[in-house]
Amino acid sequence: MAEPHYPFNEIEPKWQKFWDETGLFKVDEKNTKNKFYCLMMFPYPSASLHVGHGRNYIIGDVVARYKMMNGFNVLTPMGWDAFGLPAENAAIKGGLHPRISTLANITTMKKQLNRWGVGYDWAREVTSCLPDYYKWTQWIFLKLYEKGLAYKKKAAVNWCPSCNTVLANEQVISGKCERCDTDVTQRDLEQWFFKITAYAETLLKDIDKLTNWPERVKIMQRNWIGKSEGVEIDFKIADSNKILTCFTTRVDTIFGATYMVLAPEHSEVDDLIKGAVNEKEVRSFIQKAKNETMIERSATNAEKEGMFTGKYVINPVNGRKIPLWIANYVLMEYGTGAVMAVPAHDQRDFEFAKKYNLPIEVVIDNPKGKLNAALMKEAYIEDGVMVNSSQFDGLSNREAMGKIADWMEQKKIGKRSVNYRLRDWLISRQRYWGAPIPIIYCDKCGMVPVPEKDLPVLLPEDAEFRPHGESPLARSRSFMDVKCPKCRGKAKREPDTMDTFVDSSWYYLRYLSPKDDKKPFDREVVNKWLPVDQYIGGVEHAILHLLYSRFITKVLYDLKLIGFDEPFKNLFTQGMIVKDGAKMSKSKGNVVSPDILIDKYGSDTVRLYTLFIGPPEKDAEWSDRGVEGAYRFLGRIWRVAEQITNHPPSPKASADVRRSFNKGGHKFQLTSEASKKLRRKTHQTIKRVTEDIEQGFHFNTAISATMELVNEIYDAIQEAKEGLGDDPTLKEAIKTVAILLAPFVPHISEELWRKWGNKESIFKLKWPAYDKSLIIEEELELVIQINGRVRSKILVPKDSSELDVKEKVLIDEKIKQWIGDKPIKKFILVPDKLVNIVI
RNA sequence: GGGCGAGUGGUGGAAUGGCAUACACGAUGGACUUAAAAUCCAUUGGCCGCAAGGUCAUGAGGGUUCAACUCCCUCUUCGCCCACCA
Repeated sequence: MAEPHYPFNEIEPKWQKFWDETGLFKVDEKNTKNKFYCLMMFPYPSASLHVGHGRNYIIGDVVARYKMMNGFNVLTPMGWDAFGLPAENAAIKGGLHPRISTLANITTMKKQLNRWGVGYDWAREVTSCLPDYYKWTQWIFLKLYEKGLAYKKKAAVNWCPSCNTVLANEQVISGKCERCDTDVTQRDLEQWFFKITAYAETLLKDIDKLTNWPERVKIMQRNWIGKSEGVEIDFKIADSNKILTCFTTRVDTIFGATYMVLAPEHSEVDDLIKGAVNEKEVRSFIQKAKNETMIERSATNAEKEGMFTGKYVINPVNGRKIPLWIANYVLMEYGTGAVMAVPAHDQRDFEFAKKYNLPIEVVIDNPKGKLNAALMKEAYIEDGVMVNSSQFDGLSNREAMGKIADWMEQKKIGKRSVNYRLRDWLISRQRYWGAPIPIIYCDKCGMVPVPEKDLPVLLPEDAEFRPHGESPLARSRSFMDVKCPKCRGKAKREPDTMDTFVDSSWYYLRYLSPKDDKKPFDREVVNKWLPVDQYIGGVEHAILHLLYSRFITKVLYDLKLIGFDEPFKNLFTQGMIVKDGAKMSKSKGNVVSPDILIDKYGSDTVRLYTLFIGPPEKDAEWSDRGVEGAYRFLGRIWRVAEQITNHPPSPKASADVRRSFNKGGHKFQLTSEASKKLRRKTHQTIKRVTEDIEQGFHFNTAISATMELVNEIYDAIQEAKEGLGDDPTLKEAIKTVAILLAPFVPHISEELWRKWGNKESIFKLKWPAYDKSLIIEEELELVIQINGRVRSKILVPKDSSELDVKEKVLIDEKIKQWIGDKPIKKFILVPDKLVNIVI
């Protein structure tokens, strides 16, 4: 290898040690003046980090260091989302105990983070798989239980036959297991749920409070909660007293309801079909529909299938008798599990009606041309004019919606209602590597929560964690057999563990008092430090983790345990780094390891390239070539700094630097013109970098702005005469470069800063302000366009009047030629920028 | 099917109504060197032209405007998220 551009391998470990020893990132939680809580999503401790992971921590580190330099008291902690499937799966395959492999991974990752130069207040480290943490996860469970927000019910759950475990709806991706891609089936099991639906409205409404969240994350959360407003309508079953209620968002189409459909699981179905002529067929149809796996039922082009029950219901608005069907496309979990079908104005109903030859009736006409039900090829779902709807005929359907709802409420045949797509959060996992649910079952006393003083419920060491379709904990007698806390009689523990999303939904509170063994967090301290000022993480957590954290925060707020109801004030979601067009993964063999790159180029280079690769919120393609470019840039800074600042170059400096120093040619004197120009560029760069960081983390353009400044320093030196001493303008420029880049490339900046004779860390420095008077250009280049095309350019003094400009423009040779003798129709001046002449 | 985002040189990208292609990578040439590497300097969107210069280009087509990568409409390709939600 060629001689290094600069001795990164010496300076980087030195400064990492220095920051650690001087406690640069240590925070006293009692000092909340100018506090800034900078939080990165804590990682799952997998084998090792790649450069894609690095982006998150590097961005966070830049924010932390930048805020530090702006006088903030920055809290930047790190921890480990350490429970979870991969470690357990590895253990099942015959590897180490999950605790051992997880803790080993944590050690490795910590080293990697340190090598990246990413700083944390490590005294606050939390690890969710250790009892001193999960004790409090269990405590939070108990709080929800006391409030009636944690409950158990038998539920059809998603079951992964391969992982042998239950999956949350969120972990089922188009009918397949999120982790192993196996088709998901259904099972009925007793499961623990958190009643997140009780907070659906608040979670939705308060999205508006999250002003500094990416719009798309907010949209995803809104869609996930999925509020829809409509009307619940009662349909009487013909020749019976029974009533079936359905939910619709399109009450304006009620007069066009020509049949009704129930979900196969609907509770009334059994009764309804009893004794029907085709009872047998209907029963077998229902059985088939129930057996359909998630994938069959949710496939895009799933065939809509149904069967007539033999029964009829009465449409309450017009007394019409309409047939009652059962169909696989109606979901029991949403609304009431019963749907009024309006084939003319709903595409699914339309397809179903065509297939089974059910009547189609138009009740909303297309203003652009009359609809004919017999000729329609698809449902008309647009707005239009009400027809065949008795007293509502002639109204626009939008208007009719409200009027029909009013009328139905008045007549007591329907009432306004709201539905959410959000389901309760299923937290039970039949797994070993998670926090045990702190519940005891006693034959006498029933379900008994573990008393707070008995927490934590420890994971047993003797569990055999191979899945058998029940929790591995169920096979540990030492764990299961327990005395009832109430009657001291024989009792059994709950063998299930909690979803790891529970662990990660409150960790940001624990960082403020990570060692406290009396309580999960300190109310007073937490209220001062939270909400988090800047949260940074991957967009893949846009829905689940962020929604669950918001939910838990709101519950704790309602319990008066904390004084704020949203955990994260500002959110930044960084894009993924891909290689060869694909997400980095071991199986694809496209993982770029930071360790090799840091050995070769140093961590400042890896950091700089990671930040320069593109806008941080967007996905980016990794290029090893680009890394070299970043490396060269740092070398350029190092060399020019050695030349300008008149310090003996290091023995490793390039040959020409050493030679020039020995010849005494390292001193430069700028002409006053050049000096003025460079000072202007220096201050313009301060402005640009500051604004780029402040206004949306545009690190890539902040770096290119500094590159421009460095290029200009090189230009200035080229033109400079050898002089008597250091040129103050050159010194100011190179110092500015070091300071502006300090958050991005902290080691080299710190080293240069020290070399220039400063005793304190560069991060104790105040972020520079630019001098407004210096960035003004007195003379500007004005672009002259003819009919919108650039034809010439002239120099004019700043703030020239239109008259002065016009005079100058019209005597310009090129412009004279272009205009010729054609009359000028318009003369547009954008002050200090451009002129457009229309001829 | 719905929602969101994107499409700019050989490549990553910059410009959010005002000089399209900043900055970087790559490439080419030069200086230095016995040589190479490194470094420094120069050139680098296409086409026409010796040149001055002209002309065409921001996925395609249309519109608004003195002026459009930027705003509006239609279409198209790709990515992500959701998806039989009544």
